[in-house]
Amino acid sequence: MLEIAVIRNNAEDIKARLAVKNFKELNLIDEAVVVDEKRRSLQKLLDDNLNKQNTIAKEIGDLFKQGKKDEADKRKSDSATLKEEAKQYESGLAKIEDDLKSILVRVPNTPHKSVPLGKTPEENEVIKQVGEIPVLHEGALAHWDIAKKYDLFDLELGVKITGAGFPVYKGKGAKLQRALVSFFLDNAVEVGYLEVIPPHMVNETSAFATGQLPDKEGQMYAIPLDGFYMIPTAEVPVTNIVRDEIVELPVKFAAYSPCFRREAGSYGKDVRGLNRVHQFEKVEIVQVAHPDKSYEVLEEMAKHVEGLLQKLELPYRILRLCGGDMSFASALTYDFEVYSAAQKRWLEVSSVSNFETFQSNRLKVRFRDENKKIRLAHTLNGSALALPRIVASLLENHQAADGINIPKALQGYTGFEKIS
RNA sequence: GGUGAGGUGGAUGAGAGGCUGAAAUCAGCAGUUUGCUAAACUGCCGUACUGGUUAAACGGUACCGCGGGUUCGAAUCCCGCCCUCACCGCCA
Repeated sequence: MLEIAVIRNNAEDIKARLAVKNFKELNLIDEAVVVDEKRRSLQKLLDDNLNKQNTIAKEIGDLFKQGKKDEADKRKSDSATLKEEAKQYESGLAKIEDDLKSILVRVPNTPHKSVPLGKTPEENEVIKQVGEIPVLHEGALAHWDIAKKYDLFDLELGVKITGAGFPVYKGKGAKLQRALVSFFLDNAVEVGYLEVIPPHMVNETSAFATGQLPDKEGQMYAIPLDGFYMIPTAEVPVTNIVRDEIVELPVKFAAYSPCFRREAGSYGKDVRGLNRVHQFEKVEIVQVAHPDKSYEVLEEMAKHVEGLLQKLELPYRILRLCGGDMSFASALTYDFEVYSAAQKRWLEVSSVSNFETFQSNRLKVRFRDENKKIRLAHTLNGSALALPRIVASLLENHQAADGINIPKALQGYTGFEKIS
């Protein structure tokens, strides 16, 4: 949610920037300003009224002490009139606050100046591409066939137990999952992240706070009996750690969790094998940063992700998302894609974003600045990394005629150098 | 799941209809003093909205788990809910 005070003072600038995101309802900005104006004048009326009531109540107290019952009773009727009036103001104010909020929740975050114009993923800006695209041997396989050949994971078995998109990992396939999670966590801890294991279900308040509710309800698995939701990413529980807190900066969390996503509406080659599944493992990094530092932090996080991909010896590229492809809450997002050699396509494995105060405004994540003033902090997060597509590209890119070669950096975690 | 106790500022904890936005202690901040460390003393020290201002100072309102109610007046009384702790039951 954008801050109303910011909108009030920069309405035109905000509209111009939202246009970069192809946001159509720019009129909402003007509406917000008008409704806020009304809100404040009503607030003033109510406060003045309550002030009078408080004064009268004190007077009545004094009059009683002096034994002047008659005069006290007279003042009581004044109070009754004010009270009626106050009720009107209160209900009016409640409605107007609702109106304002419902406007604000529909306005996306303003994009950073560096965000390129564009509507589709094709218009994302490729910042850099690193690593050789491997030339595979004759008869190289896609990862779903590799999985069958070496019995690494089984999607049909998952269908029997749960449904499509719930893989069962086996043997070295299972060990590889565990190895990657440990590898990612250790790398994060090494550069100062605090490892946390959050709950894998969240309540409604948490889901609202990070913006999964109300509009993305269909993407989460729900447990209605208890009012819980399975987390679609550790971002949800981890970011909620700092909800309503005045924190010491910087805050750096790294969390492993399984992620559960309904992925309604997905189809075709996108969902083949591990390309898109309903349950997967991910290590998420989350930072809460000083507003003056948050873009440095974003670069630092991007570097961290890049380092992981290099250690895994995967060819990757980094994209700066265009306005149209960015998420609602983000001000600037870098996507990381690895090349999957057998599928001959790029797969998104990480998304690193700065939300500026968009999340923290709703979450009320604040810090004390140099002048002891309490201000909203900036929040950032990124995947470091999500496993399935990393596994897909590891299997495909590192395959040889005699098996799959495990990158050096990972061998200490897997305990084996080759899957054969 | 059952029974009991309880939720007050960063922490401990008093308050039991008006003198309470809230004692006291600790922590924190600023200062005074003493060679250093430490101690002592003095002052400050919740959040949100809002008026005011270049910014402040200063002012108003709300908030004592959450939501209602009683009353001229509620942290304090009443009702509902949520949560925490202890014990019992069940259990990896």
